[in-house]
Amino acid sequence: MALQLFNTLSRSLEQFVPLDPAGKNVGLYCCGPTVYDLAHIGNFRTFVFADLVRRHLEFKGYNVRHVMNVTDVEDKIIARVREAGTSLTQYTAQYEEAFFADLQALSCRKPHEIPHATQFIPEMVALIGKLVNRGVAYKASDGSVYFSIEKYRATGGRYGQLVKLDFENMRAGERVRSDDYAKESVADFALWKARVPEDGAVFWPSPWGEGRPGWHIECSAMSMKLLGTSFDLHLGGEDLAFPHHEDEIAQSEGAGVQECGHRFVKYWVHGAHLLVEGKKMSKSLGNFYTLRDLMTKGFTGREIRHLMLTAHYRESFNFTLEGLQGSRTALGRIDECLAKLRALAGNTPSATTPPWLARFSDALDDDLNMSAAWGVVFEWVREQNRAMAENTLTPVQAADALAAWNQADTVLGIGTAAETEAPAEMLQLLEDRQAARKAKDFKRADMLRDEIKAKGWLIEDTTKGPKLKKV
RNA sequence: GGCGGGGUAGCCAAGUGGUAAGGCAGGGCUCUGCAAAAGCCUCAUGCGUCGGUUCAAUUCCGACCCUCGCCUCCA
Repeated sequence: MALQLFNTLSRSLEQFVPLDPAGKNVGLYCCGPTVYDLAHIGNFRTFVFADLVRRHLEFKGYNVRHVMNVTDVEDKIIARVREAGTSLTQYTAQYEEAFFADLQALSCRKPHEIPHATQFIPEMVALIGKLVNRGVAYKASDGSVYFSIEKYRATGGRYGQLVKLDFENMRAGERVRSDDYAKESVADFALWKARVPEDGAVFWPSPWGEGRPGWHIECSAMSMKLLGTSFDLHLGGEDLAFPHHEDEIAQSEGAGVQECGHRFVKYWVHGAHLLVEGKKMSKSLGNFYTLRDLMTKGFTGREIRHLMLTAHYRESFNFTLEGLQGSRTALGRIDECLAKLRALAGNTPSATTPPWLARFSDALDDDLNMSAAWGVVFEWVREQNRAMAENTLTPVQAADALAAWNQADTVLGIGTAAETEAPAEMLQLLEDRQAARKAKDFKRADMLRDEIKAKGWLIEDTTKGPKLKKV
């Protein structure tokens, strides 16, 4: 089955066909983090979504080149650097490190390329130069360089591809930044921001004077440098569609990409936002979570990943602690089933692929319908459990089931819960309890059970004897 | 005001012109010395409201109500 994705450009589902004539290589760009603080779980929803797109493409056999930028120079960062009295790189390094650690905790595959804005200044300057030469960008009286939407449109450029906006009636509002006041038109956006005293040591040379790049030009310069002037997929949060992505298109196509008869990006796919307890995250509401906050509460990355992957990427998702608890229970069922399947399969090699894997893949092909995909997974879990309870599952079937799960998991990225070996002390207590039970000294047996529980282990009495499980 | 999403069981969430996947919670059962854990079973005559089309609508059409997001900080 062919993959269908919702392209924001056409606002409709489109069959995914790579630009690569061989149909093999796929270029994927996703706007990464601005490293001025710890990323919150809302940010991570987008990155988990991007990871899902990448994993499913790889599952389908595509050779994906995944690029995610790091915005390490930007207004907020500069303000924080000034407050902290530190250097730009020193300040951003800590948050970048935290970001990638969190990304790994969520089992997101690491992008193949992670370009930093500060390392692509020459490319950005070159791109801005191209735009100035083509007459669609101008240096204003404040020393900054702006992109002129009016001139871009006069050259045949189409501005407003992603979002239908009433540009004629756009007016300067309170949100127009003071450093943008020299623009010819309020809709114009900064490509190069002239150095101001508050920037401190954060500036680079350019033909238009010292300064720093605007946010939008970063992604245009880095994506085209690493993926070519025309590539397959550009992902990001829905809020980035305008102005960020719209401006990226204008800059990239305005610099001449469209002359080749190519579009900058073939498929724009946007992920919806995450709400917490039904509301937008905010510190004042007390519903603002970083990944670390949740891990401090005892939740794991795979539980959070599971929860984020239960909803469709284009629907806003309501994140709740109750839901996270539910993910823990749900994953526990998968873990139990897998453990039993492993015990049954032993070293038996798998022979055939069970049919449910195709249904799972079809669900993902349908615009990444994760709810349907999980439905397939859990129906499978129940079937396996039922068959094992009735002793009708053969070792070969169990091996087939496990092989199929491993395939599915290359997309899900859930893995298996790490089984902690019980320490000798616990095993001894368990043995003592068994002895007490055998002697019908249930008082002592229950006492030992409580002691084990107090030490963080749970006894599971099965027909095949007791097992210890870490709580 | 412009543009775009949503309203499906207690909660989360798929889906379909022919009578509602899955997960969590709840209930029952099995196992057990008892529990726990685990497993199985069960759990919406109804899909925001009112009309219309149709043999048949939650699914199509119209109106309305509610809700969320974006409209140059924002994943």
